Amino acid sequence: MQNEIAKIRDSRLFENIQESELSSMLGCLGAAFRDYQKSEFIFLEGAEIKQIGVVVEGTVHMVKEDVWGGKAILAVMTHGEIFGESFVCGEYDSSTVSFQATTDCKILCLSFHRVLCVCSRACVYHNRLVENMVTLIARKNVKLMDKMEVLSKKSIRERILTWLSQQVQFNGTKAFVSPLGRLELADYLCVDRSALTRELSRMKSDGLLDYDKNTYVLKAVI
Amino acid sequence: MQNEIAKIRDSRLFENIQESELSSMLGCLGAAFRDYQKSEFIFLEGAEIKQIGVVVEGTVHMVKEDVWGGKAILAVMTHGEIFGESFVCGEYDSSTVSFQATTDCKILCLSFHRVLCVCSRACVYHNRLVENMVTLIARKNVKLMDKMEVLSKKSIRERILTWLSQQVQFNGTKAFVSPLGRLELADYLCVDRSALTRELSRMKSDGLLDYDKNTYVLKAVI
DNA sequence: GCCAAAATGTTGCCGTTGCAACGCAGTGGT
DNA sequence: ACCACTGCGTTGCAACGGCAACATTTTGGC
Repeated sequence: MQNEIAKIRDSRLFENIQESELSSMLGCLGAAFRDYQKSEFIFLEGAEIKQIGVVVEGTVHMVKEDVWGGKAILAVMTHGEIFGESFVCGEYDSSTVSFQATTDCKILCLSFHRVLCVCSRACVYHNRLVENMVTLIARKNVKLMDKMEVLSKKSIRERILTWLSQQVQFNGTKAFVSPLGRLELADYLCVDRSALTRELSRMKSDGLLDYDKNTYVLKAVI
Repeated sequence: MQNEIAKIRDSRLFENIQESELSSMLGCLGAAFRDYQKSEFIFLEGAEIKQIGVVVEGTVHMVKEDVWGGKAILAVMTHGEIFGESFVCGEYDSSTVSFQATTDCKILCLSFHRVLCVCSRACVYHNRLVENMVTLIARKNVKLMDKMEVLSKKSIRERILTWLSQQVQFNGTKAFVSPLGRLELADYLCVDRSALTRELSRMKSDGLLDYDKNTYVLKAVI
């Protein structure tokens, strides 16, 4: 337990909360650590979500699948990020998306009802927790807007360039390692995988970028 | 002033707050009513956002424009909905999108700092306000996910059908009046306007839907 | 009611991209 | 070491859709 707490104390959700308080707080919040294997679904579309998840280890994808097998990756959550909160906070009956572990994962599950409502013991840090939650939900909002900017582009090339410049900005370097493989990147950009590969090699020969496996270097100036 | 208050008392933001409290509360929040004309920008991309807006009258679009004149409508906000909150709550320096009045609008502007931080007078209803805010931000999250589902479709026909079924679900009838004109709908679906018209008439002749001006009737079963 | 402007419908062209099919390389299990 | 499986690159083909250009309708101001 102490080991796991050490892994989440720097999450934005627990910012400005003393590590010494965390342990008792987690009990108050009905917290549980759960392990998921690669490809396993954590929450399924249509299911009632009563808990929010905090990614302790691994990577979780917010995905939307249609009846014809089409799959779209809406967002990628890694260490310290939360998921599922929008459906609980928005007071929805069920989730309209699925959350899937794309690597082996360790997830901290919190009863959201206890996060939002002030508990009987009235933890000193409860207000701080709610504030952090608001910040995180707002940031996920902006994250979704960024994703939307990518999808608003009409050509694959523009989508790649938009995604690249976002990654460059996020990482602070023109060269970065993508957290997504080709297939996953295609699902994220919502384009065909082979068309993505084709366009990437075209862009490389046009001198716009360089790449090898999942390492990309943006050469063009946006 | 009383007239305007009557128009916002049923907004989700002020749910469970007595109308009698509203007036003093607005003073506490540094509230101001502002009028905007059609096509006017309320917040511009890149600008620092310190206030959140509540739509009292009219329609506001969250838009993203690129340097080549491309325009995407990310979300549509009408009576009672809020905007700008994500950037303030997420503690961002500036907005990455613009907010534009697409009809003549009356907007209630609130100093967000005062919404989130408990004021010195410690309004009884402050906590309720924060809770409502959390719910609204979460719902906008889901709204963006819905929009993303539309954009994740690869063909115009699928995008139209997805949008239609969302509207049908939202309105509760198979026939509804779109809040968006053709040009706006094209910007919302991120497709070419003429291609949209073309596909709509194809779908009509295929018996999937019926439409006249901005009234649509979904005939296909999704 | 008139006119300019904006919104919408229509059409041809052709580039981009989805799709299917195949080969190759890397990985993990036995 | 062998094999199945998964991920990735490549290519041909067809068609979907972006773009431009123009016609038509609707809107708003006077």
